[in-house]
Formats: sequence, C-alpha cells, structure tokens
Amino acid sequence: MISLKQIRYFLSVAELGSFTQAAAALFVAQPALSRQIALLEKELGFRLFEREARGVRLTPAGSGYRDRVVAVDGMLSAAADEGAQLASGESGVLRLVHSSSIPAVSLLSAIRQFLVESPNARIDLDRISSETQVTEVAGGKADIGIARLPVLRRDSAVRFVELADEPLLVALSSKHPLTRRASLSLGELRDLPFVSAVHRERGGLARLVTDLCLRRGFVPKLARVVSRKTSMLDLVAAGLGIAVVPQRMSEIAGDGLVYRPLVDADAQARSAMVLPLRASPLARRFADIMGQKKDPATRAG
Amino acid sequence: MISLKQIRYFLSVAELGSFTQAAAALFVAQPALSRQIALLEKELGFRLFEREARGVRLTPAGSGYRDRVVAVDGMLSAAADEGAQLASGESGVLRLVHSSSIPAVSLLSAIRQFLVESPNARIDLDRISSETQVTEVAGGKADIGIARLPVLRRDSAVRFVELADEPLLVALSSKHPLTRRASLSLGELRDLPFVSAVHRERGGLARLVTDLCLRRGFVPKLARVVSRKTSMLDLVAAGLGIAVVPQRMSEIAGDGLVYRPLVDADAQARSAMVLPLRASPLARRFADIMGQKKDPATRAG
DNA sequence: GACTAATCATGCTTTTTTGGAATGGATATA
DNA sequence: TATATCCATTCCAAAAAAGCATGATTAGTC
Repeated sequence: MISLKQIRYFLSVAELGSFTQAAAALFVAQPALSRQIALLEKELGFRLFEREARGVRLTPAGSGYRDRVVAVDGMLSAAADEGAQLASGESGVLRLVHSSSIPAVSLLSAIRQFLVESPNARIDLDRISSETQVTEVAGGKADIGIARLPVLRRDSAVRFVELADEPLLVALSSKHPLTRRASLSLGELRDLPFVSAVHRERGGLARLVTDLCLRRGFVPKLARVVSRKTSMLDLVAAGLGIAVVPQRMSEIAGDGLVYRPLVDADAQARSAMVLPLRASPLARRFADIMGQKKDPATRAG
Repeated sequence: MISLKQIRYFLSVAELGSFTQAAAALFVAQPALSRQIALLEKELGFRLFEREARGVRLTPAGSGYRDRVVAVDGMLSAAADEGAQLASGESGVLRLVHSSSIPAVSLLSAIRQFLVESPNARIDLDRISSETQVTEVAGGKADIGIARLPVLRRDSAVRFVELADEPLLVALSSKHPLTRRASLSLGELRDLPFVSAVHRERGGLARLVTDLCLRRGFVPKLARVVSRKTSMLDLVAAGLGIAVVPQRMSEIAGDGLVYRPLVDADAQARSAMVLPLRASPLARRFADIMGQKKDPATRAG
C-alpha cells in the first residue's frame, strides 16, 4: 500500500535529483530511502527515476506522477487547518433554532456581536417549536436552541440555560374597549377570545398562558380564528381576539395594536437556551453572549 | 505522521458511521481501527467523531476535514494512472530532433502512423544538427534523433540504427548550363561553387559531400554566399551556386530548381536514428515505424 | 429496574514494517 | 589505474501495527 511517506520521499528525491542528498534532507539513511522508492516503484508498476552515474533523473512517467502528486501534501495540510478552524470555533456554521415567540429580530443584538467576534462563522436560523428544539439539539441537527419555557420534553443529552424573564402583555386591537385601561389583570380576560394559547399537552408560550389562566380558575376561551404563528398578532389587530404575549413580541408588530401590561406578578414569560451537553465552540460562544445580555435585562426587569 | 491508511480508515468510518462496521469493511479488527483513528485525532489536534451509544457521528471539524480529504485518494489513483500511461507509452510527448537535410515533411508518413497508433501522444519536433542530436539524446533532452551520417560525436549512452540510403542529387538553378545534362558525376563539380558543404570537423551532409569530393581529389569550392539551412536551395535557385543534396530534399523545394542524378556509385546519403540505450516506449514505437519504412525503401533504391 | 446486546476503548502479545550500519557494484574523475 | 561517488543489497534491531481478550458505557427489552 502506497504511503504518504513514500510520496514525500519521492518528492524530495525528485527535487534534489539525488538519493544521497534527499536522504540527508529527510534525516534518514540512504538505503532506507532507496528501499522506499523501490517499493513505491514496484507498487506503481513503473520506474520513477533513471539511475545515472551522478544522481538520478525523473522518467517521463515519474515526471507526470510528480506533477499530479505534488499537490497532495498541501491538500492534507489545508484539510487539517480547516478542521482545526472548525474545531476551535474560528469558522463554521452555527445552526440556531428559536421559538416563534422569540423572533429573530429580538436576537439581532446577540447575533451581531457573535458575527463580529467570529468573522469567519455563519449562522443558519430556523424557527421551530420549543419541543422540537430539544430533539434537534439532542440529535445534533441544531447547535443551540432558544426556547420558550416551559419545555415538556426532556433529553439527557441537552441542558437548559435560563434567560431573563420578561413581562407578559395583553395585545389588543387599537379599537378594543379595554385599550382605555392603563393595565389589566389576567382575571379580566376570562371571557375574552384568545387568538392563540391552546394545547395543554404542548409547552411554550401557549402552555404558559393556559397555565396562568387555569391558576385563576378558567380555561382561556378560543377565538373563532386561531393561529400559533407570529401572524397571530395580525389577527388581534383585525379585532378577531386578544393575545397574551411577551414584551419582545410587542417590539416587532405595532400597526393597529395596543399593548397593556398585566398587573399579575406571575405574568412573566420565561425562556431558555437549549444546549447539547458538549456544545460546539460556536454554540458556547453564542451562549456566552446571550448570558452576558441576560444579566442587565434581569436587573432591569 | 499522518498516513494514508489513517485517512482511508477515517473515510470508511465516516461513511458507515460505525467503527465496528468500518472495521468489517476494511478487514481489520475493531481495536486496530479505534487506535488509528485515535492517533489521527491526536495528530490533528481535534476530535473527528462524536462517540455515541449506537455508533459515531462526525463532528463539524471532522466533517470539514472529510470534505477536503476525500479527494486525496482519487488524486493518488489518478496520478498512478497518469504515470502508468506515460510509462507504457499510451500517452506522453515524443521529443523528436532531426537534421536539416531530413526535413520534417519527409518524416510525415512515419509521424502520421505514429499519431494514429498513439492517439494520446504528442510530438515535439526540433531541427538541430546531427552532432547535437547525440548530446541531447544522451542527456535525455530528446527521445529520438534522425541524423544524417556520418556523425562524429559518439556517446556510450546512445546507439545508432541506420536507415535506408538515398541517392545524392545535384541541385541546379533551372537556368544553369548543366541542366542540359541528364546526369552528372562528382568530378564535374570540381570548379563549381557550392552554397553549402563545408566544415570538415563537423558531420552530417556537409561532411559527407566534402569527403566524397576529397576522395576525387578536390576540395569543394565555396560560393560567395553560403548557407547551412534548408534555404540553401533558395540560393541555388537564385543562381548563386550548386548543392549536392539527398533525394528527399528534392521533394520539398522545386521552384526554379532542377535536380540531376550523380552517376558515382558512392554518392549515397546515409542516415540513422539516434536512440538512447533505454529508449522510452514512445521512442521505441517511433523507431519501429521508421524501421518498417526503411526496408521497402532499401529494396526499392 | 435489572438484563441483554451493541459499541467503542484499553492492555497485552505477536507479527509486520521500517530504519540503520556495513557492504557491494557500477561509473565517472583524476 | 586508483579513487571517489552514488545507488542497491543484506542483515539486524527498533518501531509500528494488528489481533485477541476484556472493560466500560449506553440503548433497548422484558
């Protein structure tokens, strides 16, 4: 079997035109070199060198072989460098998944800082449910998730790092009667139609809101048109119902909408990063940035 | 030192996602495989695989490494194939050198046949003196020479394969008085100016003609304008002198020229192939073709 | 919840490969 | 002719690699 060592030996002999000199340059004895070249020639089935009185010269076949083989060494080094960069987090792709209720724009600040710190890195964003995030991160399909708590599905391969709480707001159509109120309580929403917040089996924002309502003795009433996507705020603006959303979401959609704070102390939305136990360097870096941003928010809120 | 074996092992594990399966596919024991991968990882300085319960998975770094390294195997095979083709004479370049008095057109038939037999081969033609041919063929700068005899320089690294003799003709301007004669003898050229044929120290056609004249007791008289290139026939046509040339040369220049045979029995031009002792396959093939063509010519002439 | 099966890692021994020193053979140089 | 140079060969020792047996961990199962 041809070895890289043989090829390196061959290139050295070809360059220097002499077994003796090449052996000196390679810090091996000349007979060892002779034998490796002989083995290589035997393996290839043709002679690489013409042996002459003062040194050797490449045969045409040897010359052609050299032209093709000379790049291999460089390719291997390049591959090793590439791998080292990826391993160190100097370059690579961060596959970031996030919940609908944590829109990408609310992550923009962290993303920008991340891209500045890692100029050779890329980010692939994907918006998927909090539950799926656990599966994808555990399965290695995603590097980090930003999920809305509670998350029901657990996996020993992932851990959660909680982020700052943020207050929940009531989103109302600007024409809604309750907009006259400066603040609201959850109990007052008992008979109002929700355009979101539903399945008890699922986690995320819907689960959170449902639980808060249950704690106050009622099941949130569903509007006739219901959505679980960001566009639910459009339904609210259209007057089809109300929604309880985290503060962040109020930052991205305003036309025709009015937000009112909830006086309830427990009306807080919780979120967390979903990380694999052995996070990639890029994921670690992003998590660090998110962690830095968490504290000021926590203190502030 | 990273070895090709390690890389082949790595690619197999990466493809199958399992040490056990890869070991089976490679016909080695699983521990041997484990160790080689471990060594490779240590050498590279980063982990290639995430070890998981049911098999392994490439790390991002391992994936990048694989993408770059996967071509290496193919490159080495391609290089070996290229070399084998060159060694077998299936492809390559035949560096053919020839004397001025054996113009390329007179070799066209052999060249055509050669190119048909070796469709992937190329020919580099060069016109150099017979003496230089010996040096270049001996020094490996040319693969085969077609020389006009006699060749004075000898070299133990080359051998000569004589080709068919061909009659010498006298080239005259079409206005020359001697054109009235159907044939001539060398002795009749005693006082006529030669536009070529000169240096006694050199070989080739010039040497041959000079020797023939000397054998008849005179030194050929030089014309006032002398050339050693093919264009000497232009000088003859212009009436500046006469020339004694092999029959082949009469086939390539006719305007304003008349050729007359020499009655002298020894007025024969000899030529030979100059071959290295260990000729390349392409040179051997070309020599074979030339050899085939020699015999009919010999019989005919 | 213990058991089984599967997978990769480790320790030890044997085989294979590789390298080094001495030597031989061929060839150019003085 | 003698000498120096260069590559090939032989023999022996060292290093590397493979195989076998076994350990450790984890997923799936009853």
